[in-house]
Amino acid sequence: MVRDGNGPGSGLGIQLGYTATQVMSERASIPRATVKRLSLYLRELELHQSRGETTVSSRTLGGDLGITDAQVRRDFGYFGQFGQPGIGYSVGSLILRLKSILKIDREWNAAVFGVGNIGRALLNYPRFDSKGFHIVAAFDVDDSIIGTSIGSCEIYSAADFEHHVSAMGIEFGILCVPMLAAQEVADQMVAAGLRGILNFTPRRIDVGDDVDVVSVDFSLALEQLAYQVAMSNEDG
Amino acid sequence: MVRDGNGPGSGLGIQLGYTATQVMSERASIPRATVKRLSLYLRELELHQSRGETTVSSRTLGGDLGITDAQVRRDFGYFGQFGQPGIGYSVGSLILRLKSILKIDREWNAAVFGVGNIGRALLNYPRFDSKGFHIVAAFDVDDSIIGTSIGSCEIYSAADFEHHVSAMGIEFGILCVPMLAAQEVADQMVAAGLRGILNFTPRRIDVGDDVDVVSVDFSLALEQLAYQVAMSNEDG
DNA sequence: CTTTGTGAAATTATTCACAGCA
DNA sequence: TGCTGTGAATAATTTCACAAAG
Repeated sequence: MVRDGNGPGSGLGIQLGYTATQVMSERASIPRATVKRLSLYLRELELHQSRGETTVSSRTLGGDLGITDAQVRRDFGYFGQFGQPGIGYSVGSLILRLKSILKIDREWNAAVFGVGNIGRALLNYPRFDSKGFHIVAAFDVDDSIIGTSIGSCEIYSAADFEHHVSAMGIEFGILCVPMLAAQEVADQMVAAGLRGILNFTPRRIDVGDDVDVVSVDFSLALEQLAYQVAMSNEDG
Repeated sequence: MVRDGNGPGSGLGIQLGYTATQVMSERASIPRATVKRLSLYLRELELHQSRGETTVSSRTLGGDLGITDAQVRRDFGYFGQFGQPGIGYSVGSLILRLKSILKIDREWNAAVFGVGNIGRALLNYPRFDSKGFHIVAAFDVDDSIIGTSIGSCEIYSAADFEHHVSAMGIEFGILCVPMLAAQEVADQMVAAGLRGILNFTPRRIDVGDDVDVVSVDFSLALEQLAYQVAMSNEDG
């Protein structure tokens, strides 16, 4: 982002310990690696909360996740001071803070695009709703299922999903169409004004800068597992 | 051994007071960050191959994935020299090499544990088979589905899966049981001698050092998406 | 005692930049 | 020209280690 150009006449004060490139925003942003862990912390903290525990230490939380206590403290340090020395962190307030950071202290409306095996499974996945992600509609091209419902969710024709997206305030699309239709449907989703796409197809999809994509590829996960297993064989 | 693709070598806290001598391992191992990209390269290369292209440059491949060409070359550099200056990389031989590295130049047998919505969807997921991951059995506790088949895959009673695991040479387990049963079933999977677990439950599972786990958590993915979308809102 | 918060160090990952080859 | 392969530089991330606080 900020590139230390070192132009011809820049004449940076090299003798100083500080680099001269602190022109950007002052609120330090949270490192990507940390953000990926925040969801894991949250999931674990809710487990502690369900067991009635009110405080937790960085060592405990780190042990749960297989990371060091220092890592946990460093991560939390990016967004303030919460812990009490000698005690640990308050489970309840940490949960609230994490939800606020992750922007899940609100509700999000989502829709499933493509009601095949995976789409159907996700429509029946109760965890989304309890996490504040409400699947309020599903879309497909198959006339034989259009008009039917899965749970409390009606399946609409893909032809007119643009109307439903705005009418229902749908912000996320969950892409479960066949691989070959992925890009085409993604284009339509973008055109309809969706802000984020959760992509379950094994295809990278191209979207503009206004839309975010997170992909879940089952085969990729299995490949990583195969590699890990094979490596453990060699090492141990 | 490695857990969840998170954190460093997740093992016990080996605390060396001093790192006086730096004993380097003979064969340099491939960085974790690189391994995670290898699957992506492979997926993209197969796309190029299906279009009849025989060579591809690091710039093209990087552009596909949104990373720099230098990154691509550095990644490939970890396991030899393949490219031809002025030309690029041979798509075919690069695919073969990546499959060999990822240990998917062979077949793996897997079984689904828990035939609910997600388990059923995965049993019908054709991509696993074409990638060399063969789901050869499914297990459940529901008497009403035991004995039936999904596709070419029979559903057996969870009670005697240990026998089937060894008889069928099953190495991977795909864990799709309800959250509360996750750890218990995982324990049984480990006891049955499985080498790897693909965990679709929203619970961290504890396994010994002999078993690897890769987790897929749909809610976690949505949370990451929510964060990204909200951040894009602020920044731009 | 335990635990947090954080500079400093260490490690890991990415990018730059260019020699050398086709 | 277009491209790879790779040292060197830079950036990002993790760990160490310890003062301060409950």
